[in-house]
Amino acid sequence: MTPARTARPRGVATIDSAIAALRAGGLRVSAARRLVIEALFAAEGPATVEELAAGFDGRVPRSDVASTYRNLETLEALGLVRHMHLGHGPGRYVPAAREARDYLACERCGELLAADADDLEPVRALVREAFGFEARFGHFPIVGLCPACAGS
Amino acid sequence: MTPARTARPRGVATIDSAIAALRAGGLRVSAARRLVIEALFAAEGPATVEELAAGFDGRVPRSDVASTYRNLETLEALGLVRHMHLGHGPGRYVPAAREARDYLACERCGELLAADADDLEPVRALVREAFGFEARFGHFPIVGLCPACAGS
DNA sequence: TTTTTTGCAAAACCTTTGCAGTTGG
DNA sequence: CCAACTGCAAAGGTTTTGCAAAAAA
Repeated sequence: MTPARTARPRGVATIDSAIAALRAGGLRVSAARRLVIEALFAAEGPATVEELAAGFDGRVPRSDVASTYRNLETLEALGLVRHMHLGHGPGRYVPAAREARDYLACERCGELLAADADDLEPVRALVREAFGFEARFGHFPIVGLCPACAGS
Repeated sequence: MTPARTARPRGVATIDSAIAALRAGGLRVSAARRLVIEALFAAEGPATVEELAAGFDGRVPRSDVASTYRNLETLEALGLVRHMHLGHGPGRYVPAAREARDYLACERCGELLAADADDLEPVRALVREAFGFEARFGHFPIVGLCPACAGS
């Protein structure tokens, strides 16, 4: 019963495994938590709470903002979710396993450029050598101008 | 009438020159603006509006938060001030000419490491080559772990 | 049944806005 | 005098918190 090989072998990045992790942590699998997890996986990229809530529409029951924040926090503590701050505005959440990438956020047009952690390692190495500082781009990304905006 | 040579030749980074710039811009030199400018120059590093307001204490008149935000915005439009977001919490303001440096902010202990723009150029160059992205660390700094926190 | 989790409402926090009154030039 | 600026109060946007009711195990 080994898992089938998938096109994108991204580890435990499935809804079912997230639910299993909840149970393994002694936490309850409530309707609101399913909703949050499903919305997170349905989203195309880092999603705000408002965007996640939009995915709850028409479903019964629907989850409250406060509960959504609480659940995202719970899921984050389990390592299933992470959040980031891409400039101003609300925080954005992603399934941790599916989105092991860091971001470069354009402060002019809002464009998001995803980068594999490996591709950013040289940058971290340079900062480490120059300042003894261990840069982390997971929570606060690199901000600047995307190729298009930098050109003009 | 060339300006006297000073110990730290940081350009026009003085209270008087900021006031002159206001007048040159056709703007008024109000008591509230003096207060904000003086508090900004008196602060040791990037200061929040709350910290600036603390510097108003005991002085008459004292300036309102709303006016302080408005004045910081005005001063920023003139290029006299800039602000940044060092992690969560309120924005932080500095006199632009005195603080032409960028920051590396520790997300564990809050330590702020200042870096001359020149020292960060190799980092920007690397990001530019790898992603075609023009990184700017003035508004959203590099976040991670300071040397002390990275060690433990 | 028991403990966790929810929904709602209210508050907290940072920042912006509207407006009538004040002030700088 | 008059436009620019101020203080106050209220609102806006995001996130947190308190609490009684509901639901998972």
